[in-house]
Amino acid sequence: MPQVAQLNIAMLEPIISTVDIVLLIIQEDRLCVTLSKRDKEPYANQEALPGGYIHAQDDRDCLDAAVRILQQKTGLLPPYLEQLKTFAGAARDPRGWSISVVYFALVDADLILSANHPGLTICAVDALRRLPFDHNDIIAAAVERIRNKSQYSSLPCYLAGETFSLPRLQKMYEACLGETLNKVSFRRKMEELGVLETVEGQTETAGAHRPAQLYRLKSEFKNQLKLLVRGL
Amino acid sequence: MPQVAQLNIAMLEPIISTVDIVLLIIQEDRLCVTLSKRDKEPYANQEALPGGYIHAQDDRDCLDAAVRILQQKTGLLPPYLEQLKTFAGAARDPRGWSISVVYFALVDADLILSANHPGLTICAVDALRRLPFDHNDIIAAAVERIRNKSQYSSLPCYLAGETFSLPRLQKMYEACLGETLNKVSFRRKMEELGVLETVEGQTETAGAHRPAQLYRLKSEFKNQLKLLVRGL
DNA sequence: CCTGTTAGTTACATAATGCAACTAACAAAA
DNA sequence: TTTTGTTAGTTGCATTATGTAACTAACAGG
Repeated sequence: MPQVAQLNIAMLEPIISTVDIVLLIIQEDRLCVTLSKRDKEPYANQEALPGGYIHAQDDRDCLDAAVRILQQKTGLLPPYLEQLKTFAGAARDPRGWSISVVYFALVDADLILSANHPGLTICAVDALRRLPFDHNDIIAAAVERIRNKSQYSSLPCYLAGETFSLPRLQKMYEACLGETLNKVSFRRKMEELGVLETVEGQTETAGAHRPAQLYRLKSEFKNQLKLLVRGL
Repeated sequence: MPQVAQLNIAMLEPIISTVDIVLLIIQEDRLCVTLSKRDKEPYANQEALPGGYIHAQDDRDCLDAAVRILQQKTGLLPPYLEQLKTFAGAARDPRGWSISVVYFALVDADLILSANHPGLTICAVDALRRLPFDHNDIIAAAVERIRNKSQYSSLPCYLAGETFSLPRLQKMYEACLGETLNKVSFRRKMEELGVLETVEGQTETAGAHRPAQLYRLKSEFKNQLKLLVRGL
């Protein structure tokens, strides 16, 4: 019976099954990652990606586990959550052979700051110190993914909050892509994407100058990326 | 000690850890997947994606496991192998909570046919019957991935073999994308990609007409995708 | 040496993109 | 009240990218 064979393998050398989350935000025009202080060994009290074991009893799948862990470690459910990649192997965890299914999440920075969950720190992705496990590699993969997707999708909209001006959204795109964009081209592309609607009568006054029109995601795109035929 | 806690969880309900592979080829201008007859329960003797348990003792990581399983089930090591996505949960496998880290691989169809490994069948991805586990979903995800990547990368080159003509390569792209392409635009894009070099003096004669120049991947791109700034 | 067929190129029309300069709307200073 | 500085948002045009049709090239076979 193969079931028995599998149980034997599992008992001889169980594979550690976890979920980690790269929660990204934009702060001061820079792409930042949210780190959580570990409460257990290994690497207790060090900052690392929020993560935890898969609970086969409670979690129906990995997304369930990711949502549960995010709630636990950050107190919020980000508007965007997607599977990034799985990191696995014998060398990445001192406890033994491990699998980490990694998700990446985007959220408005203000939501994290106002939730003020204990044990969290924000760090710019291009100024990270050495992190436990292979978390530096994981973050690098997340940054690469967000760069690619920002080129041809509405992804960075999830970093801008409920309502936002086009200049603010452009800053989000620029922080994701790591380069400045042409204002006219950017606005044309947002028009082409067609995921935004104006918040009528609402403007953002941010100094001694013309106020900016506020926009929000159309409800049909709250849970769905839109792709461009040709990138930005 | 958290190590003990994890061992307890693993023994109470061990999570089944496997690797599956979506091996794609082009046959008769159609995108096809390679299926392997299962030799064990569950679903013994049914066709399914080639896959197997992770061997924590032998495999250093999941890529190792994918290569080992591919060698076992198909007898070859494809020129392109990339992690696709992880499928996990309580419902996908009758044995219990399972994780399958899925890779997708591309290879020239002739290599599979000439290897003639036992137990393999080729099936067009748009004419699949109901497969075991969630393998239909997995293949759908692989097709979506190859479609996306073919739009702006050299990915389909790995389907064309060692040397190939541009008309043949265009067929590969068209099969991946599911649409016909403009000849002039396609050749311009291949020029822009810059991953090909002519095989001097070598042409492909395929009937009563002008023979086609043969090309191959430049050696520096044998193991590395090249991306276009703007897609095809 | 004509014919049919596919390979590969050229010239040009059309569409997408980038840039510079413009107007609009505000606060604060004069 | 007017002026000034600053950012929001638009317009027109030059440049670049893309798609199309029509061309030439090179072969096999009759």
